Amino acid sequence: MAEMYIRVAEEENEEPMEIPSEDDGTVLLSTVAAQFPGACGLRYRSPVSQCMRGVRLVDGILHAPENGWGNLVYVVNYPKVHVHTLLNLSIQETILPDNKRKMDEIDASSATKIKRGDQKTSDLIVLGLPWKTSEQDLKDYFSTFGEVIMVQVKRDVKTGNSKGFGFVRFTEWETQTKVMSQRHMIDGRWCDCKLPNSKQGPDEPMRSRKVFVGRCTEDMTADELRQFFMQYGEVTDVFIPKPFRAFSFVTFADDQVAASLCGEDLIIKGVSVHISNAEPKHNNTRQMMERAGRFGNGFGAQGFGGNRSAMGASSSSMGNFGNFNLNPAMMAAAQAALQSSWGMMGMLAQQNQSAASGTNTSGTSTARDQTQSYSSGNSNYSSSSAALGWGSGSNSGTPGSGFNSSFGSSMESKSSGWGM
DNA sequence: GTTGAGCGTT
Repeated sequence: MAEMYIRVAEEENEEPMEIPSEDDGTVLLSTVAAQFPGACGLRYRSPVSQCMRGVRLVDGILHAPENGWGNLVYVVNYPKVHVHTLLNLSIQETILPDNKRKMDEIDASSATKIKRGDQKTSDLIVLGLPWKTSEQDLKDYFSTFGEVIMVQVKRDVKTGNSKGFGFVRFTEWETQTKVMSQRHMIDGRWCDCKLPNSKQGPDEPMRSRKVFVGRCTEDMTADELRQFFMQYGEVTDVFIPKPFRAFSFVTFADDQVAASLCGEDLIIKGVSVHISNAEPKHNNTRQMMERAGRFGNGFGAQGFGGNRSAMGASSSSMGNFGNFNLNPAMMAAAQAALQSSWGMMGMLAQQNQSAASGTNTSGTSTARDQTQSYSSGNSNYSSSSAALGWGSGSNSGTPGSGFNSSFGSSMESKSSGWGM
């Protein structure tokens, strides 16, 4: 079939955009989403019934109505739950004062907030760059999406060699959204653009946007998974471990979408996969603090890492230890143990049943399939919770001040709550 | 064969 386009618009009466079809006459949902980020399907008004009709969607593939696509304008569907809550929040804040005049300002102020308050752009990390890619290359590439105000390629200070990642920043929030919603072929490699770890906003800890997809088969590509899961909501990331391990991770823009899929058995390419919630990746102190905090025993019942102001703040926060039944030495021990994966769990187990349960995690490190070698310094820690004397309160004295500063900084170093 | 890479000398 020759090159064909179908007409797609955000709303029924808006100017349509032409979207290319595949050779077999179908249209990929991912193609639609490339122009309308977050799209999960299409609908159209039937010339016969005058009702809106849904376009058949199977595994991320949109199938033409009975008589072909024709010249109809197809309207984009978006998932019901979507993340526009930020906007609502800011409007509520504005409304708060019981003053009539404020109401008049809402239109103006919220309008400008949309532009630069809530929708402020941030740097995006660009992962997977070819070693040869220069900042000019990056700028040339990303300028096709919108105005670029910053590009960086991170290099080894000594050698000047690219580290294989960089940063980009756009003027427009819309551009950023679009760029994050797809993969990028840059100088011959697929690259991902994401919010950097340092920018992942504080979030409700228990709310994961990522699901674990079990029973995957080797022939399921990241693109196919993305296309498939797109029907439930905007997909921001797909991760398939290499070498093949029969599972993968899919991240949605909206945690509610992720939650709604957990426990489901879905059919992808005729294979039943099982969706469950993704466990936190373990190698980050803060994440483990949060996990430990969820164990309701004296340690963090009050939400150990959940609320930053409570602990991190000032040296006067020492007073809190009384409430938590903790002393600085114990905290220091905790922090040390936390450097190993699940170390905290070991300690908690000991505290409760005085059983030694040290765990060992070996860091995995895989080089990229690029000719240069990629240095990723992953070390193995062995948990030594048994040696810490947790619970007996007999750790060699760690001065409160020293403890405080180190703890405070580690708490602030990562802002993502459930940073997966 | 059901729990994952890589994150910024400002």
